[in-house]
Amino acid sequence: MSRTKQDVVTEFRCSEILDAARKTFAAQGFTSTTMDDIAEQARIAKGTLYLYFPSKRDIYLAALRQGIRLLNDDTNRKVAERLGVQEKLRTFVKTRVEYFEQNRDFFLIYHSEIGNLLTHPGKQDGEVSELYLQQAQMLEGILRTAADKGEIRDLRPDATAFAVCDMTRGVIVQRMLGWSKAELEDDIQHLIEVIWRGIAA
Amino acid sequence: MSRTKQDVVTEFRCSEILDAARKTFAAQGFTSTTMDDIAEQARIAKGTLYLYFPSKRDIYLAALRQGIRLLNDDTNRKVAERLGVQEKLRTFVKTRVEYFEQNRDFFLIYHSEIGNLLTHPGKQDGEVSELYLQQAQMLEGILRTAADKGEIRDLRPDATAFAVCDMTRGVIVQRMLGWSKAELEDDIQHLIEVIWRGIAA
DNA sequence: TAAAAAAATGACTGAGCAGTCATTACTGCA
DNA sequence: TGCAGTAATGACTGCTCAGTCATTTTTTTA
Repeated sequence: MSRTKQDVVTEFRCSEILDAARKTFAAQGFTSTTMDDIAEQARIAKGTLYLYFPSKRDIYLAALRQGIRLLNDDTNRKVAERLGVQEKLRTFVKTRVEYFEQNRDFFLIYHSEIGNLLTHPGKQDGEVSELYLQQAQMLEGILRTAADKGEIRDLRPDATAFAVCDMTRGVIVQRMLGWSKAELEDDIQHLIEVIWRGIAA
Repeated sequence: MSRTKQDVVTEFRCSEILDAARKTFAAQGFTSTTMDDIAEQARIAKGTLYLYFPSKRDIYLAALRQGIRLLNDDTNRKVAERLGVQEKLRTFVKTRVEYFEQNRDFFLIYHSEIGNLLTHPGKQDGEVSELYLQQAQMLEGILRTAADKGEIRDLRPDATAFAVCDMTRGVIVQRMLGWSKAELEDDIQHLIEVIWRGIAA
């Protein structure tokens, strides 16, 4: 029983720390963020961080994994609710763009971690690339089913799935940099318009 | 006259330093790269670096700008040689994917700098985002002309240009991470296939 | 060829920071 | 209330590294 309470407290602390970490890493990047910064943001002492996480890098990766998992769950759930392929596609894009607009700070970590994957291929936490691929593969499954049913053309569902993910990420970046002056709905509409005509049977 | 020789030597040294810097930054990232690392790679002493560049960040930005300029010039030249819109598009994508496959190290810097733009909007070197936008705008011009002539549909050339850039970058990332098992030509072909059907009149 | 000027060097310094651990503050139980 | 065990603290340490500058090497000039 006290075991349970213990766990609850620990979980709460961890989650507080990860929230603080995400904000701080996003604002300053991995290296410029100090453990003191995270501690201050979380309103605890630096030493306390080390009671819950063994190192700075571990906090970083934990924050990243948490964010990706939340996003993936959210996406899966919302896409599953839709019926047609096109509607699933639109929901996929919309959910992700909205999630990142709501969690700007998380997107920055997400983006910079791709750079790390590129820089040190193989050397990295495998779970992160795993999570990263999951969504593309989910989309790939949808496209493959649709292609089998003849609803869309049969052209490399894997590559098409990646293309959708890339354009989605592109929309987010353009919006964050203020390069897109259009409404969010218009950006999404344009993306779907292009991709749908591109792949429709 | 000696002024000219002076300049030649200086230019040579700078270029040697930037080459070394690009390799080192790409292999280790901005923060993990030390001035000693760059100096060693360039086979000069650390102090010498400071005779040509005022700071580490300046070396980094100079290396980045140099790389983008080379890429943009290359792209512009090759695209201008082609006639049809579709051929121009294909050449755009191909040139860029090939350039980055040849200059992997540069792509890593390029990618990570986008993260910086996102993290510190406005605070950054304006020339970098300028150069960054230039290519999308070049493409936008091509698309706009084609749309005016009725060769393609008229749907937001700006957004379409970005979409092509994003998919292109996506192809590069997938290939670098080993996620794409296809031949380079097939990846490019698929991209063009989708986008062309997506936008053709 | 020798003196002067310019270029290159690398040991050194001061600041910053990840991670430690002796001390202090809490919590719950008798 | 007092005591034992647990959680939290933050001053401290050892190390890394950007940037400096007195010294050495190379080049130019007379």
